[in-house]
Amino acid sequence: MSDLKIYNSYSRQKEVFTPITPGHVGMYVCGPTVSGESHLGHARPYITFDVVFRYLQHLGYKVRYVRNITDAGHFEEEGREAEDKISKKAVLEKLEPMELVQKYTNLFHWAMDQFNTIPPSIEPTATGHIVEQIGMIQEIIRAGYAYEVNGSVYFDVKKYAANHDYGKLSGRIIDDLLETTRELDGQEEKRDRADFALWKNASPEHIMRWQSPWGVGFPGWHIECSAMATKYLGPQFDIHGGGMDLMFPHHESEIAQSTICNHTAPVRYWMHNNMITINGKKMGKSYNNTLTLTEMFSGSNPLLDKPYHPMVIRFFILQTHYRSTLDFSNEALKAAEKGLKRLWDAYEQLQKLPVDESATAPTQPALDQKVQQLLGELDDFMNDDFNTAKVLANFFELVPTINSIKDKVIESDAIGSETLLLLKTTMKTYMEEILGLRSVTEADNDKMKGVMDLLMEIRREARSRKDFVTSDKIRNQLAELGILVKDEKDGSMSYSVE
RNA sequence: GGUCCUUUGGCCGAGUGGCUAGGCAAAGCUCUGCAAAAGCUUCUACAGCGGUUCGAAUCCGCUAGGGACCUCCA
Repeated sequence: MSDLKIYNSYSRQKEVFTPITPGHVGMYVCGPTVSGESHLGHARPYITFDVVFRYLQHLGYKVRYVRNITDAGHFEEEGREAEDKISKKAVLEKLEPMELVQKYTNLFHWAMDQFNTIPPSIEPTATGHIVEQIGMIQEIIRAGYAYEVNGSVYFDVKKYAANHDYGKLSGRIIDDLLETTRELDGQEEKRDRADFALWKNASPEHIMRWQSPWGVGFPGWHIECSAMATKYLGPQFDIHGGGMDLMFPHHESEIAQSTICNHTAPVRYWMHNNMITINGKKMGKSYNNTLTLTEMFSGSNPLLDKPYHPMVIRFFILQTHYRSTLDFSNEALKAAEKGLKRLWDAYEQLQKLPVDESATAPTQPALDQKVQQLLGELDDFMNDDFNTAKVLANFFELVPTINSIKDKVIESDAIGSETLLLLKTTMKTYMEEILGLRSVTEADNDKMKGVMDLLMEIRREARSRKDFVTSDKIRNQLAELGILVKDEKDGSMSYSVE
């Protein structure tokens, strides 16, 4: 089997993945800022890295997956009047800051559950790690790479850049940063405009504030990830993930802080997912073009033709490689919806197919071989920087074969029983365990099932009498309720609930 | 303005030197009481111009669109 290769944003090439500790992987992913509701764009990294998490485990690694909750406010816009994002919103909504944070954290968790993402191993909050952040800042000051001014602490980028590769991750040239012509207000505290805050003195209107060696204040944005990653994954860990838009300044700053504090480069493999766009433009709060996840699920936004099931969104995201931009459109979502239904229906039918216990030889060796080839390629696709799009393409190629066997268009022993078994198990592993897909339709309860079975039986009898008025009435009225009745080739009936 | 990325058939999207990815839509056929579903078939594209090469969607250059980051941002 091929080796797992990961595109490392830091080196800008695919590299064979080798964990620091054999058999174990430490992965950190930048989590949500819970000052507002998550939107479609936020869904991408969490679904992307959920699949990474799942696949690494599939490969046999024991993975510690850390994803933070940013619940401490930082600057709305650095340099301008300090506005703590969370405290500002709290005033508007007449809520306690932590009440607001709790509300959006709960909502986030609910949405992640809808997407069938596996919860991270550790989900640390920024507010719960103020002590660690202060400790890290102190260490950086001791090392001589940070300075205090009026109760705030800044990282000395120029000094760091003199003997470190600042800007490598984001492709930034330090001199350009230092010579930025753009005027920013309130930068006078910094020695240099490229410097960034590690700790910020809290003005009176800041509700979220903590005691520190430099007075009452709150941590800078970047330090929380460095502190929590170090605490739970060690000074150096394997994978750090997040959106591309975080490369600068967030991840670049993380590297600088951690490198000074821990005397080693913090991350082996940097992974960045691309953006979700809408009409070709990045979806983001500042663009005012976001679709929140609750809107996506309910369809309650003028941009949406209809509601979209969380699994449809998950599938939609996985149909594109994570490093490509993905453009939102109703057309694309509807196409994904239909595609997923076809794929999932075939998958469910496949699981119902009986497997001949005695190993049978394929009557169509070419088809048998084709199936084996399509299955054999899956791991290679995943190993090639998690190419879920290709994995799904192969499964779609298997759909006609599955349906043909089911409909007895081709004989059941066209492919050998061993191949059929392999198809069943591999598809189950991939669809459910690695890609994390699950049924879109509601699981019906026993009573509902009993009623449906009765209706199906009545309809079957009506049809056998050629009483099509009755059989059509049942089918049509169920259709109005969103239950689709299908007559199968063998005379049986099936139904699916939307 | 600086840095970087991108441009694939009606739409969405894989793909990095030779071998029609895949999905959705559309058309025809088969099956069917009628549907639906399913199956089969058809639709062979890579922004433009030049270059490298036996051969380019894939490498290089130029031109033209689009975008991201440079400030909070997934």
